Amino acid sequence: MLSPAAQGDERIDAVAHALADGTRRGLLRLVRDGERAAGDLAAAFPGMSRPAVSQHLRVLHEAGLVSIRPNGNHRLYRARTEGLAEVWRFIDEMWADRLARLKQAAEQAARRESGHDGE
Amino acid sequence: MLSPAAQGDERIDAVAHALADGTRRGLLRLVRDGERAAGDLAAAFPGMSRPAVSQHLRVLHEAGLVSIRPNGNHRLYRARTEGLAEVWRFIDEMWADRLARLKQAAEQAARRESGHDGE
DNA sequence: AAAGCATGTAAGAATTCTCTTACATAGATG
DNA sequence: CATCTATGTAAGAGAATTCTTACATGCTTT
Repeated sequence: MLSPAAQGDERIDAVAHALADGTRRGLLRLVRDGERAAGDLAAAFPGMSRPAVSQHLRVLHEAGLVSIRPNGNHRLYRARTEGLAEVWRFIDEMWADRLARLKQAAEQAARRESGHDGE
Repeated sequence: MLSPAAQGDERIDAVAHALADGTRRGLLRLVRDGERAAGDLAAAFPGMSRPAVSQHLRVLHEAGLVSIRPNGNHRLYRARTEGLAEVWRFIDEMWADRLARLKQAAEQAARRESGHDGE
């Protein structure tokens, strides 16, 4: 087995990190159904400065979770929810085949407990 | 609408943050199908010290993503994949009703573009 | 062109993360 | 009981995160 972490990951780091912040998740919700301008979004977070929101939007954009469309004076953000697929895939990987793997797991556990550990 | 971020979140911060690291995702994969001892897990990451892995396991445990069962000299870790449900729920929330909301989105966009922005 | 909006960027402070090495604790074993 | 083994914790260094306030840039409108 190679390094267990070096599989299909890479961008999932950025996506999961982007999701690990309430402000950014709130932003994603706000742009899920349609474009919204940056200032419009910033106004939805009264307890935070506008640049802070702008920086959160940058994190989301670098993670591929929002698109930007310049429009006149504004910049319209929209969710690109396909970017969430990589995290979803990981969760699915953790959930899928759970039953199918149980017998293998039982064997592994038995091997470990009797042959090596011996509770 | 209240603050867009203050919904059912809270613990999702910790879970998403736990997922935003390749080592921790690798650990989760290793304990998905059965218990494994801490040292066993640490050995799977040759480029990292054992305490570092131990600290990653603590992060996973605090996020509710692994359980710990002391067994003799060892501590056996196992994935608690239910903890992933909160992140999954967010992704689902971002994906669900996507079509149903498109007409509402179109109205919103039209209202914004003509009545306020006017490209 | 001048003035005004909408927005991003820079710089820096306070905090948090993630390692490393050294030490502490607790069960196992001779 | 003395010692090993498995493991967690402490302390601290270096990097990253996340704010804030100032400033830069670029449409837009008069």
